[in-house]
Amino acid sequence: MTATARQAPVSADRIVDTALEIVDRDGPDGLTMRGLAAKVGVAVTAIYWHVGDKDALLAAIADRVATEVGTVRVSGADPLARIVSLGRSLRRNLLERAYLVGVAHRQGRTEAVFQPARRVLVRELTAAGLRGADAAFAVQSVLYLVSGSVLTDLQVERAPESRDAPEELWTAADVADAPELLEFLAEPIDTEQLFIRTLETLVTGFLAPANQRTRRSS
Amino acid sequence: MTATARQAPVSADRIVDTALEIVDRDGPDGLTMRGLAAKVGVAVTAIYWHVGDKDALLAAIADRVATEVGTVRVSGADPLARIVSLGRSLRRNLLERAYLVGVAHRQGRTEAVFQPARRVLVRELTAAGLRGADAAFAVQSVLYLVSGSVLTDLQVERAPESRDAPEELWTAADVADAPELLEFLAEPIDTEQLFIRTLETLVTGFLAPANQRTRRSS
DNA sequence: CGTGCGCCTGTAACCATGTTCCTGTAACAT
DNA sequence: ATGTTACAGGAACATGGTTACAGGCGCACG
Repeated sequence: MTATARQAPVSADRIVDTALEIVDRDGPDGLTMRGLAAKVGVAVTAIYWHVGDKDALLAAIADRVATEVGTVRVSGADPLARIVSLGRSLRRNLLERAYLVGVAHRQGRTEAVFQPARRVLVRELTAAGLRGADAAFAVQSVLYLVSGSVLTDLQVERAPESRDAPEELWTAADVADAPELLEFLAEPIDTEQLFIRTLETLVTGFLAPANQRTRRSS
Repeated sequence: MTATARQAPVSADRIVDTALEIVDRDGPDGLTMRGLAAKVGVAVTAIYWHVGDKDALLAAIADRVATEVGTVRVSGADPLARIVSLGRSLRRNLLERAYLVGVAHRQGRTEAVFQPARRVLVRELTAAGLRGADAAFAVQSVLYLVSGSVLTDLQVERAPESRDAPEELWTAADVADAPELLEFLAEPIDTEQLFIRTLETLVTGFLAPANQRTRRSS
């Protein structure tokens, strides 16, 4: 109950704060116990005392990330616009804190990161009229899309000059039926636009009455 | 030009083969230079001589993965069925070799892994009548979905008992408008079915004439 | 036949990093 | 004073990537 106010001994919070900073800036590999201790200004053992081993530290980071990154903003009038804005918001959050999200993922806390957005998404979808299994499916589908786009775009972003030159990826034989496609495939894509359009298509499909209560098996 | 046939000195291929095995079974963290050397039956330095440092080893693994995992099978009569079967095939490949795909991803070779499937996908989409930017968008959208579903499902699979019990994830307040949703959200989802349905919805949307040549900006 | 060279392997080390053992210290209760 | 608790630090250990160095083995060349 007594606040640790003796002579400003490190707190677990301050350690995790600093760890957050390091990971956010230098990536997960930049986080070492010694480096962290040095930056906090204490001995390595202090970290073990306050937080625990590295796994506990990463778990603490994941907890923070889950609560901070998951919150989304929603705007717009019609259901489609609202859901798209939700997706964009979540996507932006994830992209901005990519390193930290990666840590949370490796800690098996991806669910927790997505949960706040999932809550909001459920509300929006039910407000749009979806019910039961349809709604449950739609929720997960949208999150599939968000995580997939984040994953893919980060990859592209981190490998600025992809080891494989785009010109060599596609040959005329690949687009025999539609030669003009070559130009579209070769040029870099506006990933934000691509994400929005995909999400619109998907949500439109889920909101269409024809698609509700329909299940096809392949 | 002389084949290294002296007394079966290790070959780079055999080293990479063994590394593949280890990663596939024990995950990336299970792959240590010493452990690999021991399993091959050779000194650590032989690996450095034949393959290079660990990064080169991982790159070699990524190369293998790209050519082995990317190949997909397509079946079905109508375009929708064919594209869905393509997606399922790719998804299954990725899920089966999850560790290795993860390595390829960290090596920045995700593009290469997806490229073979992307080729096939382009052909299917053009055969279905999509052209130009529409086709380029659709290709990437489908791959978004595949990677997102793989990523999410692996997470669920590896954390059998999610740290957060599903009962506590959802409360009645979350589904005020549709109480019966609680049951659907709480129970585990058939991810394969979910993936198929999402893909069907998405592709149907892209193939619908109304959606072609239309771009909305939010 | 010997000898040197190029290809390949092994031993032993170096270094960074996670982790722990043990000791020290200061406040506080008794 | 004494013991207890809450911390902090130094030194060490284990593991894993990496390399310097010392060869061995086959073969061309003398």
